[in-house]
Amino acid sequence: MAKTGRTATPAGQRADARLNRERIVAAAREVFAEDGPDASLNEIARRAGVGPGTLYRHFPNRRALAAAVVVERVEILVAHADRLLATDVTDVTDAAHARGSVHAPDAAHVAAHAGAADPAAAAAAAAADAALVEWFRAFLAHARLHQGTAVAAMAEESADGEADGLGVDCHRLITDAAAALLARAQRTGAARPDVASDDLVQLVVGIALSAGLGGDDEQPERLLALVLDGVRGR
Amino acid sequence: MAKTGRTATPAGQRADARLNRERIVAAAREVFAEDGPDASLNEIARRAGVGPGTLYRHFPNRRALAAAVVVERVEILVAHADRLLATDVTDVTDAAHARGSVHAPDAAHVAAHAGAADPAAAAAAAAADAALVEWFRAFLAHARLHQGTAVAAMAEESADGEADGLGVDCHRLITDAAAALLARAQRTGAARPDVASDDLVQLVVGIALSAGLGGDDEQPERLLALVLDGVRGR
DNA sequence: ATAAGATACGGAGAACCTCTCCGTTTGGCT
DNA sequence: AGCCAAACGGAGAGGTTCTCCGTATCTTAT
Repeated sequence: MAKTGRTATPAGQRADARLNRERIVAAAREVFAEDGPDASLNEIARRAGVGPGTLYRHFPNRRALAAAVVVERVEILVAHADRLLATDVTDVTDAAHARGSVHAPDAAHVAAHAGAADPAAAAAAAAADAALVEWFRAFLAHARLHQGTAVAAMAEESADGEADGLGVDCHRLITDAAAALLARAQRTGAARPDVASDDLVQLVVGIALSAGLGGDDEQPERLLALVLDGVRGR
Repeated sequence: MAKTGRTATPAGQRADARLNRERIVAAAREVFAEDGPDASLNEIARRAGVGPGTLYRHFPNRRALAAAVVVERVEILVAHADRLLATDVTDVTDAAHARGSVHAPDAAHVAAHAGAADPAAAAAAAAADAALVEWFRAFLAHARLHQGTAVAAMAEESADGEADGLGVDCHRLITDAAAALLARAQRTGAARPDVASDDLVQLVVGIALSAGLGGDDEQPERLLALVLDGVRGR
């Protein structure tokens, strides 16, 4: 049991195949990091010590490979979201500060926007907001790390209705996590009720994609902060 | 005088060269529209009825060609911005409604955020806001039309410090236009003073880039509205 | 231990792309 | 008309994606 977890590596696989698969993904991780999203797949095969044919049998296209590279990181993000969601926001003492989120405004501020006089509700809103901010910062960091490769790959993946043979739809995992966090923030009044989680995800994806084009290193963080201000409402 | 305006087509050019240049740009416009940003330059040359060599002499790389394709549209955008800036916002009657911007909140609303009780100031803020919204909607539409090709090309262009031989730095033109509009909005209190115009442009670029990845057709508009809400302040 | 058969490997190669080089053509000037 | 700088176009080098198939290797059954 728990042979491979969710990270789908077809069960009845020959040992060498599994090994090669891992080698390829490892090489891809390196090469993508070095050469960016358009890195040569040949080069990846070369560095993995396999022929191009082998690479292409394991991963039918660039997207599938990119998805495989990030799938574990996506799972980390999902776990992160789960952890944040597990801390019940209604009986939290000061989770907001414990989490140490830089951008979260203080409870009073958030509460003011939520129109809540109740200090408990204010704390809940602040905690929900802090969690939302923390997670999206993590998501953005992840997306930037992979220079948009992964993000683009994931987005296209479910748009095309292909599962990339991975068995896991990364995009769905991400959007589900975001949806849960946003829904809670909305319930506590920390976020505008008319914001769609898919829109928020898409926006952060956009930030990540545009990050590679210019601007300073802190720009993406600023943009995210700006967007989240918008989400908090007027 | 005014032979070619700003659109740089070197003056002392042979007639056939100029003709070919135009043919290439026209073909590029078509092909980019059909096949997206990664369209084959060979195909463009073929469709323009010239050899690859000719294409590459006119445009040293894909970016230069993409820039040439959009340069006129960029100039339209700049003109649009100039027009919007020309209407003096302080003695405007109800330019906001005259422009018919869908997303602009009413004067009272904007004014409330600006903390202004003065109705004249409120009107000025509303007008400045409406202009900002209108222009960014136009910019987004432009960016989407070119499926991000142009946007990416432009952003890289000035990041690399290259002028692409066009003589016009499209990116600079755009950011300058945005800066002027935003500055006015900030002066009237319609926009947060701590938002940088480059950030705003980058964000819209991000929206355009991510627009191609999925989501519905109205999503980009929603995202822009969300961002602009953030810009208006808390 | 070994043989049989399914599985996976790898590299040759087809098709395509970007970009360069250079012999040839052609427009513009005198 | 004649000259020549300017411009053309296509062959081709070098790289990329992706496929095909003969060969090698793992696995299972005997």
